[in-house]
Amino acid sequence: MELSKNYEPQAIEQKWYEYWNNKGYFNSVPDERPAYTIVIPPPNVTGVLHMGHALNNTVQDILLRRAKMQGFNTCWVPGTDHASIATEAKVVNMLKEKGIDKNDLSRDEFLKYAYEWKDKYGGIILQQLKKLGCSLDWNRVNFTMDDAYYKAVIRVFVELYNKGNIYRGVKMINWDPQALTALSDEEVLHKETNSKLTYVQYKIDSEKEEYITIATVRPETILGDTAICVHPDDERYAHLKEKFCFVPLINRRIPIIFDDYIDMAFGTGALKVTPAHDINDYNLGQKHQLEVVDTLNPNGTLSEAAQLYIGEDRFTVRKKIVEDLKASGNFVKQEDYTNQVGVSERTGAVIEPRLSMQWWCDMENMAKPALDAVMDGEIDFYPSKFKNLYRHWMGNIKDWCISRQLWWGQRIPAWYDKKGNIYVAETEAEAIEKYKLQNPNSNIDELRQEEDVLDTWFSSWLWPLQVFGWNEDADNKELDYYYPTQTLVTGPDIIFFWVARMVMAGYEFKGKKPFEQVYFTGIIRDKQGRKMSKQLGNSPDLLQLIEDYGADIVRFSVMISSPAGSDILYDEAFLDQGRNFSNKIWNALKLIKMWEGRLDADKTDDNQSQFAIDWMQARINEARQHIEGLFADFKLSEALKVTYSLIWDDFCSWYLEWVKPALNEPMNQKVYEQTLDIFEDLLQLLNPFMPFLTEEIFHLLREQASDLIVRQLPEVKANNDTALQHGQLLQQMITAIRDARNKNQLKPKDVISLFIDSDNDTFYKSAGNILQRQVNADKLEQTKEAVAGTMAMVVQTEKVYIQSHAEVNVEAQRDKMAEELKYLQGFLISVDKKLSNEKFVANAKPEVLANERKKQEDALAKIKTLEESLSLMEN
RNA sequence: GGAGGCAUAGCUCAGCUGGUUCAGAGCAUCUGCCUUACAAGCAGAGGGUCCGCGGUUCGAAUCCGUGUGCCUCCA
Repeated sequence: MELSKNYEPQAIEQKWYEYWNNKGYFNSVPDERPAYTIVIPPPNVTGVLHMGHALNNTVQDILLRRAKMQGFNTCWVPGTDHASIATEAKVVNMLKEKGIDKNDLSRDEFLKYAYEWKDKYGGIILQQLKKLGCSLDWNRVNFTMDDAYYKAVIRVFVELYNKGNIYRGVKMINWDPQALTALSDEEVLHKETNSKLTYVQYKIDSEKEEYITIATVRPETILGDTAICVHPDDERYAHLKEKFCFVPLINRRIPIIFDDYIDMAFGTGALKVTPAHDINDYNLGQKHQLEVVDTLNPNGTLSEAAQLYIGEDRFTVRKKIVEDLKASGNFVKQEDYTNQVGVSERTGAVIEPRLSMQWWCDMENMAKPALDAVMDGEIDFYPSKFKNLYRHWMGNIKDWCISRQLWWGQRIPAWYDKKGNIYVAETEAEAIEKYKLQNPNSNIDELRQEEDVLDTWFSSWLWPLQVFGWNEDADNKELDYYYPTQTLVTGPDIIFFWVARMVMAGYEFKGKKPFEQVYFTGIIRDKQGRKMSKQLGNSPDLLQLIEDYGADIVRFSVMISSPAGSDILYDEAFLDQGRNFSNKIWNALKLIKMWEGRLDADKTDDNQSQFAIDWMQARINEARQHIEGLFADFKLSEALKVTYSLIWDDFCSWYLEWVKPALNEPMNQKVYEQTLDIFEDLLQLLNPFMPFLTEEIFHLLREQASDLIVRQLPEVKANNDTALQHGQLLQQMITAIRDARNKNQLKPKDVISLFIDSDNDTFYKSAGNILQRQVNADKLEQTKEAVAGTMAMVVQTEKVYIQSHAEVNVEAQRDKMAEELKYLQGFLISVDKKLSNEKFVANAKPEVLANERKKQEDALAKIKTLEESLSLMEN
């Protein structure tokens, strides 16, 4: 078989994904094995794969594939959420292009279009996840607007309403004038903005020509002012008690009120109060029973109540009114000012605080168990620093605004009679029944249903429950088996939107947590540290990257750079590292394949390959232990690094060189077989990270009875310390001798001779041959004395003399040894100091103490060796 | 204004419950190599007052306080 020069991912990835999927490796049905379940954080149905998804889903896939190798029955549930605002916006745009105005459509007509759009374009992202290699169970795709799911959401609404947790009321909400809907606090982003602070004077209602000056960044709201507020202790305004003033331009007479809410130092110390358009003003208004004048229409233009500029946009009016205030003599001055402006997460429109009738969910009762679960470690957060954030939010939880003025979503199951009484029920028929019960004399058979739909998160908080059919049967077999799920993997940016609410829903509706632990990935930023976003266009095209480099390398590049919970600066250089790595493995395969043709079962092991095999196996075992611990702490990036180094450094750089037969020599059959075993073990460790490449090579190595994806990991054994130590000694000697060769300008072809003064006979019997080959030495002799005219050095406690044609600089050698000796003596003193310190000996843990004693011994031995060598050189 | 986080090699970051086999990785830099897989490679090397200052301790990159500088979230 001819192998290509470099690894070529394109040809093989598609093949393996289909193969695995067809074999049913991704599918799960409950059985006697323990379950390992992950529910995907449902991507937005309008979404396309971006960097954040790549990281997030790679992590999930790694966890799942590893769990599969550990004997778990793994189940990863795919799906999407309906993303009411984003999807509705897409559909409205699509209709606009067709020349259709949403307002001309009935609700049902619109929804028909919306479902058509969803069927045609929605969920592309799920196909893209296949390209990434995600081992999702495609028999279990869910969508938050599926019939069954829809019913579950409605049921939850009704139940919470009946418990008194859901109510309808007028409050200040975040209004998106573009999407024409309310948003929850979590859907508003705060952006630093350069604004103008405008100073305006209001005429006092008195005989004298007096004014009071306020400062505002929103002069257009002046028309909605219903009071001026100052601090009770502010002497500047004490004389204005009980007084009134006039709103400029419209001359509304408004009171001057006093409240210690005011910051005397800000602006002029006088605040204009606009209860309809600011949350703090609203609260003030409530307290002082102020009139509320709503001067804005839903689309952000001024309403009739404003009296002026009716129908004009708020931002146009902001400029216009300043000119008019100048004309009227109320304008004082304007200065630059930086403030935080809220914008809609979805549409980017500037949010308008607005008084509005909405549906609310009281979270307080649900928050308590959810907070405790995380604080008590019932649910673990990785990294745990996010517990603080969670506690802070849960401890100050506010009522959740769950209604949205949209059509795409679960329509709120509330019906109104003519008088406006509310009947909440799962169906209209039930609502009518309720109505009749309360109004026995009325024979109305029609009620008006609430127009609003529910917040998308009000459906996704049921995700871990409903994907297993909770609503149909809360005690069904699937739910029993898969719930609580194992690990939720998500970004910290939706800790409130989603994670916290899922925890609440889990306890509220099932009485059980939804997952054992939450792993928060970092947020991916570009090289300059900016968040990747569509607006900035700084997110690389994932599908193109996969096309160019292959999924394994994309996975590698995002994982190698992403410690748990820390933000990562993504640099395409990581792709090069990944590509180089896959080539390295590919070339190791090529090397081994070259041996396949010249196997010899009778060949004696004069290469001393057994030494290499024992060492490599010990290293793999050691690395397995290490990796196991790292996975337990969700340090996946570290685990990948350990695997990377095990393969590149230990296997390719050391092991393969050690067992490599001489040019054109046959390869010992047994050594060859064991090398394949070792290679397979390494491929298995790497498989969760780079599934395609490893599966491909696994099958190229030799005929396999099964597939790597389902191969089970062995139990980790006790470490073979002797093999590890001997291997390390051999490496150190090789490196030291090569360094000496380099420093003395010996060419690789220049042959040297080695003389070694050591008590370690067994080591040289088992590895001396390897040592010779690795440093190009024609002979290795034991000696008990210094060899004249050689380069001398000490490795651990081995005295090494290198004989070559190079001229020997005794001076330099002596200096180097003396320097080393000096360092070791200093080192020994510090160790001795510790050991002679009573407090240390009394307080330190036994292992620490033992370690110090060992350090002392080693240092002493090495010092002795160095001193001997030095004194020999004197002679 | 409130809360949280971060500061370690030129760059991007690891360093868990304090203990010189622990100051490390990748990239970048330097030197030498077309050596029987791999120049996208091989063999080596150099490089850090672990942000400043105090404290706790036998011992601090690690714990505490404080200052400075960045970042995120919330109002």
